[in-house]
Amino acid sequence: MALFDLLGRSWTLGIIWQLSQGNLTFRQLQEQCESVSPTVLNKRLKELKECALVDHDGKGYLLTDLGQELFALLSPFGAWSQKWSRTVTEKIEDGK
Amino acid sequence: MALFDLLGRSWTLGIIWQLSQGNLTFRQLQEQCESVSPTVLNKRLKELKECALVDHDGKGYLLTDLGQELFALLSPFGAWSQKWSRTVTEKIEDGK
DNA sequence: CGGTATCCGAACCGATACTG
DNA sequence: CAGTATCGGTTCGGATACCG
Repeated sequence: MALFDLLGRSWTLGIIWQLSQGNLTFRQLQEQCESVSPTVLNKRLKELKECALVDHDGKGYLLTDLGQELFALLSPFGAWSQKWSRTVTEKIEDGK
Repeated sequence: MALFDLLGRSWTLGIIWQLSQGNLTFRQLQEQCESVSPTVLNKRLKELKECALVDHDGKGYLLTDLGQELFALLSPFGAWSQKWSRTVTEKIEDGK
């Protein structure tokens, strides 16, 4: 499984973000992610478990140590991608 | 366009990596990327141009400043993902 | 060389309904 | 509450052929 392949799929980053804020149950995750269908949420969670980024205890889902490391690596992208999207928007407004 | 959606698509990271090593023409990129079909390569390059990550001058393709910044942000993932894939492999060998 | 046009099979998203 | 089963509709990847 390629890392960025998984990260690019729908809801993956949202799930990681939500879990970085605290552990959540299946339904809670579903609500936080704009009512994503259970089909997709379950698929994503399975993939994340296979990749050892998310784990599942009796009470709900949580990030593994690896998942938290990944989240830390990901955070620099927050600021950069804002700047980036501004640039792209300007580029489009300039008529490309 | 979501950043990680694009990054997760096939060949995108390969293209960025190749271009970070030096500018290349369409055919050169195609060869470097295991003979990816021109259809896909062209689609990816269009997307990368729209996102202002790659540019095209008379001679070939090159990373924009933004593209180089992205590449710099991406590089920490190299080492981490090796460690990560070892962990996942061990996990599978342990019978999950 | 640098792409575009067409087409097909596979994968993916998501709604809905259902089970334990 | 937690998750599985099924089934469309859409998108994606890629092979091939072709044009300037």
